[in-house]
Amino acid sequence: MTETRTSPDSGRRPTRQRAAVAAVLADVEEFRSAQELHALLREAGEKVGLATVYRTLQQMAADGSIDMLRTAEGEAVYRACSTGHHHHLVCRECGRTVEVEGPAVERWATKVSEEHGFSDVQHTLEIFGTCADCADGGGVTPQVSRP
Amino acid sequence: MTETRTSPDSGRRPTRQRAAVAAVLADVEEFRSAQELHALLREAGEKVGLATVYRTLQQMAADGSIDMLRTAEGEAVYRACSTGHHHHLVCRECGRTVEVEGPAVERWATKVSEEHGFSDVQHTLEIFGTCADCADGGGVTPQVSRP
DNA sequence: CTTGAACTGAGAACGATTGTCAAAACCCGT
DNA sequence: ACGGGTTTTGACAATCGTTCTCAGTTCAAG
Repeated sequence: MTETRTSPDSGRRPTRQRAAVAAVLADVEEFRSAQELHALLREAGEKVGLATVYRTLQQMAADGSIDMLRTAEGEAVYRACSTGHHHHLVCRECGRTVEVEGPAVERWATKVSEEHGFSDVQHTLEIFGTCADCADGGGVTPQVSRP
Repeated sequence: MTETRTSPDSGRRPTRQRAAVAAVLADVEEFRSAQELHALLREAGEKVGLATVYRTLQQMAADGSIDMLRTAEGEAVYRACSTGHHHHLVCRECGRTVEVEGPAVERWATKVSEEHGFSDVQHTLEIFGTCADCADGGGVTPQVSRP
């Protein structure tokens, strides 16, 4: 990561590749890894380099235009989300994701941090579970490919 | 050095290497990566293979005898913690770590999960910030090496 | 059209983690 | 204490996600 942040959209140039990445993200509901997204782009006929996918996703995540989180295995996965601060409730079977908000949690985190003299705090909070469909039918409509 | 008999034989065999890993973990206050711990073992004169360190840490984390979390870069870091469910308030400058509990958060997570039909849920929650010392002195006594 | 900076892509490089497998350590019954 | 069966270890290779390199391409302004 270098530093060339002079103005909000300084030096960001709209390109075919970026549009393509944004497009797949708009089509997919669940969190996907850079490699999965790259494969999807390929399937869609869009030719984008893997490095470019990585770069673009990171930029978008940094800009806050998409959300990024890490799987239990440490892999980075991305998803187009609504704006604003929120957390995720993710089904570990099918990947279905629900955005949730918890003002109380935010307040709690801030309070705890202050009590211990911490400043400039941020937090990560994700909830993983099994959604109704997966718990019920034992796995209907697998939406995410996990080998 | 003779009172380290907390775990009730979890099907694991007590070996010199495991004791060594447990020992370093007991000495270190902050979260450390497997490689850092391996280096510390080396310095201490304990000869333990890197693969063994990885295996042991994973087993201990699975047993719940130590805590593991992932840095922003996705690297796994470990720390000897008090037992029971809790979260962490970590200084991103010096690595100082405070264990915190939030019954309200647990309840909230459970409630939200149920509302959306999710079962068998678990959650990850970590808070990162700058501790008083680091915010004040601008960085006193760096306890963790991060290039 | 010219020109320079931003962007891209193929592949190499990298770093954390895991797999391999023969040798060593350990436990238990004898 | 001894032997055998099992687990654990460790040096090293292999894997895998991610980043770097750098020459070629594209863009936007002059």
